[in-house]
Amino acid sequence: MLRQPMEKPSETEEPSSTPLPDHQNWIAAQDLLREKLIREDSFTWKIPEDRSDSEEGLLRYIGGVDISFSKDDPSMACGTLVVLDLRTLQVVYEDFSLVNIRVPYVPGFLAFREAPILLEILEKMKKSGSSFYPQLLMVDGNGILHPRGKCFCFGLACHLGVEANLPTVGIGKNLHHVDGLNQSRVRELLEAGENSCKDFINLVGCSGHIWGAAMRSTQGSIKPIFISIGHRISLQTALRLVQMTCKYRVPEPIRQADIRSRDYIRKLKMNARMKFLIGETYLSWKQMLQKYCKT
DNA sequence: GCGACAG
DNA sequence: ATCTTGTCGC
Repeated sequence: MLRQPMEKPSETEEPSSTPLPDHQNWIAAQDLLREKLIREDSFTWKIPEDRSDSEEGLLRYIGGVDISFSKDDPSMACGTLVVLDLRTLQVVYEDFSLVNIRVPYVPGFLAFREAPILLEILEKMKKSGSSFYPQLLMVDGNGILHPRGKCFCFGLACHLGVEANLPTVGIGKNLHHVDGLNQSRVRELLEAGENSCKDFINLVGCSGHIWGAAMRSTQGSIKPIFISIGHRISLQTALRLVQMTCKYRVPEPIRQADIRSRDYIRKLKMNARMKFLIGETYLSWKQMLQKYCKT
């Protein structure tokens, strides 16, 4: 049905010794999962009116997920899950998983690269019976703001939401161009809106569909973030929760996952360098022994 | 036809 | 996604 961009009809050389990702299967998988997507509020908790509210049945634990990569070895990835207490916006749980990711990044198919590892971390936490298990998940990547088809589509946040059966919100730090929406169009919308810093602009495409919203979270920042619904949540609720968790440009759950994930890789690298240095020293000592003690 | 394309 | 110093401002 859809012509695949990677497909080259006149492929004469290089008989694909490295099998390319099967987009046809990925598309089928997305379409299948998409049937289970719920685009309205579907949860038992309520949003607290103020931070000191301590009634039962309120939203309290918000998760954030992200993956960072090592530049030295781009297949080495650190999947990260953090959980924040909505009352304090402090991290109450964190977990990391170091894995080798072989699936390439293909625009539009981010979930097939990143979702498996994130689902695994979530599953591990769920099985552990932790009382901090998130009631909602913020995802570093888009939800229905996703470039396939004429109507809503199916980004990482949707994918994770359906597979983990959790309400999810997608947070993009860059715009994924879709339905005529691009940087300059968004600038127009933002400037036309005459907004204060924590207001949102609906991302209305050429077709008239609302794909999500753009927000300039900080007074000083020109660069907006892009919010779209993932699963079991309405855009209105999603935006409210983003407002409640934004200390800086990016909502705290995403920001903390981002920071801590990068930190994990950084420490790992430092560790490796230390070992390398010790190894070097050891070798040179060995050399010295050979050199000076042979006599 | 060419360019654009979340992380 | 990753690399990277200082710099400007509250």
